Amino acid sequence: MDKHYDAKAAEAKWYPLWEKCGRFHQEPDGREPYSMVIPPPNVTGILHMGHALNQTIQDILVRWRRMQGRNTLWLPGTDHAGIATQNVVEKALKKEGKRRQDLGREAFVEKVWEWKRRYGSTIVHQQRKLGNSTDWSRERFTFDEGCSKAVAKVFCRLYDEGLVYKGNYIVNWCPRCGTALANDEVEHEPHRGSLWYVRYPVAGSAKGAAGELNKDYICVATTRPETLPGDTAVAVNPKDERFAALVGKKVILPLSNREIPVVADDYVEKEFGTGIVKITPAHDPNDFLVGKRHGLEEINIMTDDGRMNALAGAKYEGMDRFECRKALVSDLEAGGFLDHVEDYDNQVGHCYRCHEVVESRLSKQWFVKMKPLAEPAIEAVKSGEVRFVPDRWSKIYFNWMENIQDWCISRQLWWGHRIPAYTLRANAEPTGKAGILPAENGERVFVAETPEEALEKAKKATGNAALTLADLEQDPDVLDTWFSSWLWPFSTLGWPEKTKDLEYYYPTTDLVTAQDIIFFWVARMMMAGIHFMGKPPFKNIVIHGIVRDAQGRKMSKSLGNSLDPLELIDAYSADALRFSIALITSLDCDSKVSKEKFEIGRNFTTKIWNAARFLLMQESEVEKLNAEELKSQDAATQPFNLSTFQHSSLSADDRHILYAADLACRKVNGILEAYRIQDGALAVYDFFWTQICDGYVEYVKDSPDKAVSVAILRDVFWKALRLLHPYMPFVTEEVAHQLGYLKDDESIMLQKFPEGYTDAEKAAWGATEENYDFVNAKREAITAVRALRAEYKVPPATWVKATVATDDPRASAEVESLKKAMRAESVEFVPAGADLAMPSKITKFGTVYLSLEGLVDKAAESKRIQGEIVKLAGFVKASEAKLSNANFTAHAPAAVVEEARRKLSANRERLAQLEKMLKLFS
RNA sequence: GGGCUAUUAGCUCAGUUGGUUAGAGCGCUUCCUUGACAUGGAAGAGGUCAGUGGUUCGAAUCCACUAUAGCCCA
Repeated sequence: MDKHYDAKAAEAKWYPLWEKCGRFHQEPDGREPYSMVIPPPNVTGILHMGHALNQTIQDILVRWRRMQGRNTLWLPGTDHAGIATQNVVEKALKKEGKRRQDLGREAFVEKVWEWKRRYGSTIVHQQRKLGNSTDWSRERFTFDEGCSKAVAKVFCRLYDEGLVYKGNYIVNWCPRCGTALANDEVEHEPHRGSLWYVRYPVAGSAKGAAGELNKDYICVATTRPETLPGDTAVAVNPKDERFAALVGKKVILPLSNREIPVVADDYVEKEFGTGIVKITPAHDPNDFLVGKRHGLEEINIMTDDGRMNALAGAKYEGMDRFECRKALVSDLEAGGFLDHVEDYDNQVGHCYRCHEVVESRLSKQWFVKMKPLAEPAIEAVKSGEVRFVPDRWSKIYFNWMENIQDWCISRQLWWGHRIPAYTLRANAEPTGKAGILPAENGERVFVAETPEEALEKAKKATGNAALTLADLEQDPDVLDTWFSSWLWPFSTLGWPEKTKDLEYYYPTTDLVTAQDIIFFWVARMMMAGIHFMGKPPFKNIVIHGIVRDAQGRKMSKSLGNSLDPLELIDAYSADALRFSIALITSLDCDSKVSKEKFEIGRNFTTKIWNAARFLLMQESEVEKLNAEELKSQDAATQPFNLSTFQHSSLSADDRHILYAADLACRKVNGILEAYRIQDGALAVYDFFWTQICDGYVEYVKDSPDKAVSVAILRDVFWKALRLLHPYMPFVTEEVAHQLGYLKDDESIMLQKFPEGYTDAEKAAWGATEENYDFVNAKREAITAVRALRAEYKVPPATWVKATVATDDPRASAEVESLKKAMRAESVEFVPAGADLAMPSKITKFGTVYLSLEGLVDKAAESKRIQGEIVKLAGFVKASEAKLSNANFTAHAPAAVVEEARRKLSANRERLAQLEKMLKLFS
């Protein structure tokens, strides 16, 4: 093996080979499936740390399940990302000085497809760098033919069921993107603004705004004076006695001189501003509802690009909304209507795509009625059929689902699934009976998966058989991208066709995603899955945190604090990235990362590599074969096989590592069952580094029976590699081949995930807990001697004489290994309780003494012992008090009391010993 | 305004249903280039588990309140 591990070479070698050999692909069979769909990244996206975290978790789970023998599917794909993708292409056009309108819809959409074909696979290639074992042969795109078919079918079915409707509603409108946005596509951010207090004269008052408050004029507070021309009322709280007399009267809208009523509505907070608010139904969602309750007029004063229209008044027409705000405020002031201005912090909505300030706007949109869909989705989680991991997310899910609002699904974009709704053109007047058609706002709408079907419906409904496709006009809007992603778990498996994949892999097993798309995506998939498939789309919803920078800030382009996973892979290797991410990932909270953290993973790959080199070196020493010759040996016939050697010859250290390996395997399986990715990483790390490298490898160097110890090392090493493989796929594959565990055409990916040894094996070897504890105690004794050496500044090269006071019959067999580890020319045993006037430490193994003629500083040693006595005396006193408490012995479980007693007596013994020693040094 | 979460060593975090002398990694101190590995080894320092009160024989762990921080919804 080379002296250094070449991660880049290993990654470049193995991934294409895995893919080529179809290691990621399985076909439905009789086994229990384990399936997962990837949260599809935007096709415009580039891989960021969020993806790296999300996909590392998934790959760990799927690789583990695959090795367990489950039939696994991890399905990859991308999302067509309506707004984002359209924006990207529009930007490119702009460079040529063109707008999409210059090309026309069809040509523009073709241009986007062209872009997709060219650049849309960027992220897909980047994902391969992570080592994802996604089944690329099943890769999907939310806008591909199959997914599009599913979308059309779903829209039509929901329409037929009365769950999709078109309505004139207030929506969030991004003036820059020129489209409606769903509620959750709006990000609210604090904004330092002002609260303008504006006087509205009471109708009929002579003095008006110059008169007396609440008699000649009223005062309203607003954060958005530019909407003033759209006011159609002012409102007060019905319980507010200050204004009781005003309700029903009229006030005059400043500047417009329009009379508007004063209405009473519970929505108004008495404490806010002056207690009177202006009502602008066409420009505020709450005002819209107030307007509906009171039958108010809706006056839309803005254009779809955020400018004022004619209804705002001739003076303001054409002005940008923020420009208009300034103009209006100054006009109000000039007219004596501005009472005063206060600083005011409020939340302002921004477009999640382009960050423009979102406008509430009245417009005609398509909606999905969510309540009927939400109910069974709530039930599925309540009943435990679907489980959130960690469970607390279910609360957040319920909270949202129980207060669910209708979903605005239409977008005024060109890139996306066009809404399969067709209206009859004006010149195609129906000849049949009026009133029988599905009519929305006087339009005759036909919803069908294809234009041909829509035409049939139109003919039937109108009784006009002469209608042609030219008489129908398809709705110009497209559907929200989430309207295709919510079908992802089954549209990707072939739905609406009844495919084998769908039958076998649906419902998927786990869904792994970040908390920020629980509402956008997870909740909606639940609803779609139950509604269209009759079963929730997954069994476990695993929610992880988001990746933050070292200061805990969200990573963002604008802050420039992002870490690029590809750069990290380049600097530290994919395995390092994955392992480090796993190690810092807690499902319970967000992960703070910084570059240095990835050194942990890199150092670990180095350690694995070097340990492998050590193993090979030892083997060739034992076998007198070189590495190539060793590698070529058949695994079954080579001498390093656990089944071929004499179990009776095993030393305590041999049995210790076998027990530790068994423990690690059991632990890791249990941990992964509970999705405790981080604990699993820690457990494997500890097993490999502490148990194998620090513990057993050191023993093997001087093992009295090297052939046996090396064979054991080979066996536990192989277990460790397989345990590690889900976390570090590349280095484990490379080392497994280097060490000859696998033939060239085999992969560690498909080897059995270790489950530990059988009870019979462990019994035959004497790999018991008792022995495990014994060796741990022995290591404690070694540490004690090393600590004494350090305290007395014994040069590392100096050989010492050690004595251990113990009656343990097992101890004498350890003399040789103790001598090596302690760097002692002799290790003698004396009966427990012997008092020697030498520096000592009490360990579970016995009291160890170091003979250091001429080196001992009596005063210092006495001081050290006194320190230990004080510490120990405290514990003894505390446990005596505990045990003399009848309540404790009566209430606590017997085992706990027993343990306390055992500890007390051990500590008393130690204390007595320390006191004897103290005398020897004073 | 409603809801959720967090607060444990200088830093990042573990600590499973209450019962250990509260752990790990990084960082820090001292020592060590001995044949796997200095991307390493050995030894060590460092915590009244945010605060207050309660439940309990026993609380980092359960409950209440307070403080601080963060997120979500309106």
